[in-house]
Amino acid sequence: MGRRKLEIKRIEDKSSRLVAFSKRRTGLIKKARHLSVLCDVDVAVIVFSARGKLYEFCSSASSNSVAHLLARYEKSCLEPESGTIKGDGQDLEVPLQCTQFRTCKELLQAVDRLVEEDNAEELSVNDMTQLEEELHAALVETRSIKTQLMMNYITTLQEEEKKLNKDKEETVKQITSMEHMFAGVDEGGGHNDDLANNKMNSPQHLLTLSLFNA
Amino acid sequence: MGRRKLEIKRIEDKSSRLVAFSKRRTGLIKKARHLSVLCDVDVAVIVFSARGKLYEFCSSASSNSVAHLLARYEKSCLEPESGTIKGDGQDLEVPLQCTQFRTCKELLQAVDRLVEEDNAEELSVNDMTQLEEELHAALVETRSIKTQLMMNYITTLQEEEKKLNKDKEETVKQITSMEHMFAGVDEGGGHNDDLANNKMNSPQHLLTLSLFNA
DNA sequence: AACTATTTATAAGA
DNA sequence: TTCTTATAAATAGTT
Repeated sequence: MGRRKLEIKRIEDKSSRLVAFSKRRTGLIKKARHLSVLCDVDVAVIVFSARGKLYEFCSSASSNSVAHLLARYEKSCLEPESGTIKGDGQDLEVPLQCTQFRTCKELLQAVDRLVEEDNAEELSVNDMTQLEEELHAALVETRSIKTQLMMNYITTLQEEEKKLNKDKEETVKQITSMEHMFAGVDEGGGHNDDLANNKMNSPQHLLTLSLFNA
Repeated sequence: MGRRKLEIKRIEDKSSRLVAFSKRRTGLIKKARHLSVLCDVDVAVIVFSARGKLYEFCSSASSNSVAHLLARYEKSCLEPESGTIKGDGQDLEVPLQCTQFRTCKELLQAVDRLVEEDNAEELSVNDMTQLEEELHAALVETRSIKTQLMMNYITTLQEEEKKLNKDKEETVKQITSMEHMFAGVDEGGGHNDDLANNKMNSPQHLLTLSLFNA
């Protein structure tokens, strides 16, 4: 919307780029404000200039409002239940896990048969398109499960680490306590039952937990 | 920019408000994309509909890009100084790791432009095939980097766990030894230097290691 | 979901 | 820089 149509790609002339940045940033924030007021919704805009300067807009007026909206954003990301839509509004559907393993296997077998029997002439492009889509869905699900497994494993390891560190702390305390008793042994040793029983609580350690055989 | 001038205040008619929300939200995100492309800057837009549905845009193409920009935003809030970077910040801005991301970003932007400008007639099947291949390559690389990052993190955690378990074993030995000395203390205690010095080798523990900020 | 009359945003020029 | 102006782009109301 200027004297001539502008291709949407990086403006190479530095001066023009800076002018455009100033104008368009202002315009963007103005539009964000209009959207929030007209439609009564919450909007945040964050812009970092090439030099790292921050420009922001947030519809709610409270002091730390962007942070608030961000907290809400993160919450929204953690709850896959809420209808999250990305970009221009294409919904991503997350299928129920594992429901389709059987389907995947059958798909692969179907493909095997097709390839093997060399009867490609009998297949339409539409057939293949559908098969392609199904395979893609299977791939997406497989990838998602893989990621989930890795995340679970990481969580387990983190918990294990926490547990071990706690054990360690406890043990250091015991050693200190023991050294103290050792030093003052002639006072008479009524307390060592406590130490002997408490030696170490040994949970099953999970070094053997296998990421790859599950 | 419609049939009549619109006052900037909440649209009371629900149907009109919803239509305006859809149109203006799309427009806002489009403008955000144009700003980021034309001026080569980072932009994020977050919108929550009245019903709490999330719509987002982020200029960077990486998976958790809004979160990244938010991290940067929070950092920026903590350091009010960071308005200017010495030299031509533009080149300093891009860390080494992001070299591929840049390529991905450009790819995505190219696709956006193609889709947006509705000039599909001018494109050959070969053009689209090539674009498809490039996008696939970008996807494969992204996936590979993601997996690599997760694997690195897992390895770190495993090593950490091994170290902690070793520490623990050592400590159990020490306790046993100490108990032994404690029991037979009248034999004379020439060995406790060794114990005192060896108490625990404390490496930096990595519970704070973050998978997601890298 | 399309259309179109208008308003709004803005690229280039002064 | 800031203002102006011709033109592109967005969109309110309509169909």
